[in-house]
Amino acid sequence: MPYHHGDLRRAVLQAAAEVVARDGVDALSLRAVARQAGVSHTAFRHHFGDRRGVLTALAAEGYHGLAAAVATGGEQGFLEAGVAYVRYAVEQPARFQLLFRPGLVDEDDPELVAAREELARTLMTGVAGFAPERETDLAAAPTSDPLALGAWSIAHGLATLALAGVLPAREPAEVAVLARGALAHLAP
Amino acid sequence: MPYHHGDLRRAVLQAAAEVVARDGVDALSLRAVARQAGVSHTAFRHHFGDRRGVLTALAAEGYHGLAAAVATGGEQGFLEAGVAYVRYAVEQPARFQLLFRPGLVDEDDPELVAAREELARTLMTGVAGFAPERETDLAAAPTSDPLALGAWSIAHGLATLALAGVLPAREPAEVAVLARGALAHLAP
DNA sequence: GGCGTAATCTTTCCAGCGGTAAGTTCCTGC
DNA sequence: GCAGGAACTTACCGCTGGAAAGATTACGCC
Repeated sequence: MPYHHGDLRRAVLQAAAEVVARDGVDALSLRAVARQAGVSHTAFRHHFGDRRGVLTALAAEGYHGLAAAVATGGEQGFLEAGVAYVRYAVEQPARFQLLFRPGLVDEDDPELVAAREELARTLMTGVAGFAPERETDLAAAPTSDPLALGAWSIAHGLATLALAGVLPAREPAEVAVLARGALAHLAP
Repeated sequence: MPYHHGDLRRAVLQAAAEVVARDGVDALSLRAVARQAGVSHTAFRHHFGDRRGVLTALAAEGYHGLAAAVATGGEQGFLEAGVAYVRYAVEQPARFQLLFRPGLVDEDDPELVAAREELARTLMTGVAGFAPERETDLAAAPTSDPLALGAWSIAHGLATLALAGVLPAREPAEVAVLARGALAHLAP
C-alpha cells in the first residue's frame, strides 16, 4: 500500500456514494468511508475540507444525475419529465435528499451552483414543451415563472411527500401513477 | 431538587422544542436537553425510549400546529390555506422539517398517526372549498384524490424548495407571493 | 400503618463520531 | 540532488447516544 493513494478524491466519492445510497445521508461516517478506502479518517481533509465538503461534492454529482433523468423523461413530453423527477427521488431516496435537505451542503460551492443551474435549465425546457404558445423564456429561472414553479413544486412536493412516508404508495410505479394524476391538474 | 421531577415529560418536550426551533433538528442533543431540564441525560429513557421517541412526540405536536395554521388560513379560501401551509414551513423551518424528514420519527406511533390524520382532514376541507361542485368526499384521504394531492404537492413542494435554499426568495412574504402564483395554475 | 413492588431517576461505562495539531512520507520543479 | 509543498498518518480532544446496574421515591394492597 503506497503512502500516496493516487486518486483518493475519486475513491472517497465512490465509497461515500455507496454508503449514502445504502444507508442514507445521516449514516455517512467519514471514518467508515476512510476504512473502506483503506485510509486514515483524516486523509481527505486535504481534498474536501470537512464532512460538508464531501457531501457538497457528492451533491453536485447528484444534480447532474437528476437533470439527466428529467431530460430523458422529457423526450416523451412534459408530463413524463415530471414523472421522471419523481421516479428519481423515489428510486434513489438518499441521493435525492442530499440535494434538497437544508444545511447539508455548502450553498456557495461553484460546482454545486453550476449543477443546480443545469437542473434549472432542464426543468425550463420541459415546461416550454408544455405551454409552447407561451413563448417561454428558456433563459429565465423556473423560480421566476409561476407555471414552471408550479410544475416543479408538484413534482418536488409529491416526491418529498412520498419519501416522508405520508403517501400510502411506496413502489416507484405506484407513485408514478399519483404523479401523473396530480400533474394533470396543472393548467397553462 | 427532588429526586422525582414531577413532570419530566412536559419539561423535556418544552426544552426540546426550543432547541429544535432555534438550532434545528440535528442540533438536538439529549444531553443538552437534559442539562437544561436539570436532569441526567438518561432520565427520559423511561418516558420516550430513545432519541427518536422524543422527536416523535415533538412531531405529533407539530402536526397539530400545522393543521391549525392551515385551518385558520382556509377561512379565507382555498388559496390562502395553501399560503398558510407554506408560511408555516418558512416561518418555522425546523419544526416543519421535523414533520416530513424521513427517518426521524416512529411512523407507527399512534399519536403521530392521529395527528397526521387530523392534518389530512384539514387539507381535504380546504380542497372541498376550492371545487365545491365536485362533491368532494371529505372522508377520503387527500392522497386518493388527484386534485387534493396536487394542491398539497404544490404547497409542500414550494415550501421544501424554499427551505432548501433553491428559491431566490427567503422572506415569508416573498415566498407567499410565489405560492399564490403557483397555486393559481391549479385547475379543478 | 407498614410493606413490597414498580416507576422514576442517577451513576458509570462504552464505542463511535468529527475535528485539530503535529509529525512523516513522498513527489515535483528547479 | 535538493528544497518545498502536497498527501497522508498518528495521537488526541470533547462530544454524542445508548446500555447496565444501582439508588430513591411513590403507591397500591393488606
